[in-house]
Amino acid sequence: MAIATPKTRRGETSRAAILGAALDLFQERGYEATTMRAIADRAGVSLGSSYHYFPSKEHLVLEFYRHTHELHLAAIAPLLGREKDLAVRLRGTIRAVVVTCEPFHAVAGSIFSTVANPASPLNPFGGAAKPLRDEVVALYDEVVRGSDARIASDISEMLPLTLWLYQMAILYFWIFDRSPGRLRTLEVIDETTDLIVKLLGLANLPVLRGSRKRLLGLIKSVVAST
Amino acid sequence: MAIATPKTRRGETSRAAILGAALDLFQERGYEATTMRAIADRAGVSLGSSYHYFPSKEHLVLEFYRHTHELHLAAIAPLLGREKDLAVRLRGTIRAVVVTCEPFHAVAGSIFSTVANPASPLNPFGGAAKPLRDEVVALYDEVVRGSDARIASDISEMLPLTLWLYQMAILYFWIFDRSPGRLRTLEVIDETTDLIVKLLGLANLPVLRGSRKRLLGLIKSVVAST
DNA sequence: CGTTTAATTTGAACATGTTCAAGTCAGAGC
DNA sequence: GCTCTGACTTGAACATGTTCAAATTAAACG
Repeated sequence: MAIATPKTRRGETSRAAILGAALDLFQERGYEATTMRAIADRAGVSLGSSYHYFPSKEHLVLEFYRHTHELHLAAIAPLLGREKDLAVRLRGTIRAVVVTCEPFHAVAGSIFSTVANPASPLNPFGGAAKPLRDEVVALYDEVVRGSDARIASDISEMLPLTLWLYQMAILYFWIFDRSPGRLRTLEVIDETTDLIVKLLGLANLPVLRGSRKRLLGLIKSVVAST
Repeated sequence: MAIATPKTRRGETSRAAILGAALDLFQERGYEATTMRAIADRAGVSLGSSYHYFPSKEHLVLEFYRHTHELHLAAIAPLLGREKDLAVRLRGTIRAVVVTCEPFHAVAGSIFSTVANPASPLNPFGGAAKPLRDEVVALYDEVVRGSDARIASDISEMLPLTLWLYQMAILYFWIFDRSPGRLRTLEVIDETTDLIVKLLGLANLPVLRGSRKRLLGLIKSVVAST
């Protein structure tokens, strides 16, 4: 149960070996097909040792997430540094998500469901995964802020979190996508990012003022409860 | 693995006992805390017998769903028979969902995650759960069709399925809702149903024509892949 | 009623996530 | 270098979902 941080060099080695073995095996065989015994075996430690550093198999997935998040950040850094158009930034960012996750496509389904479980410590709506979620939301904040789009403050306040939700939805679609090269997901991304930016532009129309205000208030109140 | 239909009177008794025990225990203790051994015990059969009628523990949940769906249908029948206003019909229907599910609130989390798993036979996007999903979509079709709202055919074509998705989202919010009497969920329902109906009215605005067409095309293409 | 066939039931056996008490080891303090 | 403390490791044990071959029972048939 206790989340032990390694205090000695030997401990660090063990923890790293366990994590490395887990990441490899999740990728090779998927989450469910990877047994804790297999992880311990490959890491060269005993079964019990894994539980000294990771309270559960699910917690190993959290590290898996962090890993892909790092890859994602590295993949889009050049784009975010150079491009100013919001649609292009957003499209590139979301495309990079699915491209980065592509090697884990077969695994993603079981992982997603683990994460969707509100009882799981990995649930992104407040749990052990919150720090990582905040990082992703911060990324979308940068996607928006770094663009030359002028967005009203009431919208831009809620936009990063909404885009994070949007990313989750795309990932869920991607999980089901069996098309070659996952082309359908890429099409949906192109279409939706474009649509989102268009709608952001339309949000200033007087007729939509009322609905916009209510929608934002709704999102804010929903988020407040997490 | 084989889904056996009872062929004898004794078989029917056993199947009913197992299902009844499972529904009771899921409600009493939740999904995960209910063991197959406990179900078999309460049903008065052996462990192996349960697997003769239900291929897995998850399949028992499917019956649980069907059960709540029947309750829901019964609860809203009077409203749908009398009321013509779309906003009222929709609000009443969704309210009835959460009210019907209220006794299972503590259980709902673990069940939801089981269902969200794309690898699960219970996943509503095409699997053993598809017939039930179709029934729910048909219900929303009736909610819309039975109202006096005039909705363009391109929208009404996709609306029932979209409302089903909306119901899923509300349920996910409800799962997290810790407010007394689940009042927050009811507030969100009131606000969202109202907003949905308003937006349906705005969809005819010329400025929104383009986005509307694209959005509907998108939904249709996404749904086509299930 | 006796026989035969198929449905039903059984419980042992297996795989796997998790726990835990006991053992082993590294390093700090002297 | 010795000792002691706490970090680390271990593997047996447990709980539980699932499988399966064998046993038992119901029903159909003559």
